[in-house]
Amino acid sequence: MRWDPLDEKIVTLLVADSRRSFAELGTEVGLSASAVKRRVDRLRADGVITAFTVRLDPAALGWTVEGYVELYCRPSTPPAAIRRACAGLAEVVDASTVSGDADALVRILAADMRHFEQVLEQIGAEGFVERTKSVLVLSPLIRRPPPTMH
Amino acid sequence: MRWDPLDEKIVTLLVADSRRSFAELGTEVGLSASAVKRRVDRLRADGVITAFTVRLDPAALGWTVEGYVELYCRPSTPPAAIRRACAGLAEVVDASTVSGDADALVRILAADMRHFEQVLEQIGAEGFVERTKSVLVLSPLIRRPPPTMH
DNA sequence: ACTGAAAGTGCGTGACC
DNA sequence: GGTCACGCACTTTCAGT
Repeated sequence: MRWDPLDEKIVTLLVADSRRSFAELGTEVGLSASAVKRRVDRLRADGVITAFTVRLDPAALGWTVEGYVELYCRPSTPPAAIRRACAGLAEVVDASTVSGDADALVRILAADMRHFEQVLEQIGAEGFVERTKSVLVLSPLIRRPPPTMH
Repeated sequence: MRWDPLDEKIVTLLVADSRRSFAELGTEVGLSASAVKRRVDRLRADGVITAFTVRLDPAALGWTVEGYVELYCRPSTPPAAIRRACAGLAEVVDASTVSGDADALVRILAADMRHFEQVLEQIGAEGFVERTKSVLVLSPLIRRPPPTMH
């Protein structure tokens, strides 16, 4: 997979604003519009850029409460079971199996505290969940995409 | 702020692919191209859509190790200090102050385990950090944008 | 192999109904 | 919200280095 400073610049610019025209990107990195398009097509084909999308503001959508839930599961619970359970809850925006005491760490968005509690109860009601431990996000400090430089 | 089922459909479609044309979005939701554009402009002005961007694959960029670090800070450490420290580390992709025993929870991407350890040392070297506790992500199960329905 | 240039199609954009 | 018209962007093809 190729990756040179021009790719890095282009990706950085696209992360900031994916609607800039190829011509505009070209003048910023010193290439023609078609050369930029070819690189973007290659970056998509290589899987570096997985999608063109929009970033949403959870608060503007009414999600005011955010929290992390540690899942302690019954012995030999398969990750697929955890994934299935989380996929069924729209409030789960992030879930991973983790090392350490807990088996999985789940990030949740809820409309309010009562809603958060309800989601917590739904997770706890899953057969494979022995107990949960949750922390609430007080204030988000940083939220950014993966860095592009090595 | 207005929010009807058509807005929800449009936002959902844009999250999946923000390069669909307004005309194409229009045929899917039953509106004309300009009507869709007006709604998208309004959603941006209202702060629901915060940016048009690209989603990157950390693994394709060489970030193979992911982990969470709990920060235990000295008494009365201001959140701004935590933010400044995290902002200086490119490997920090997410940071929030949290309730519970720890003061902050930080998500980190690293090239490999040795790199992860180095980042951990840099965080620990901050004056306000008393100790850290970290967990490694074994396998990501779910990663999705905030839900659009209420 | 990768770049730049040109051409035709389709799209974004704004004014008007 | 729909329709229309203008200008620009995207996309492909072709040729140069």
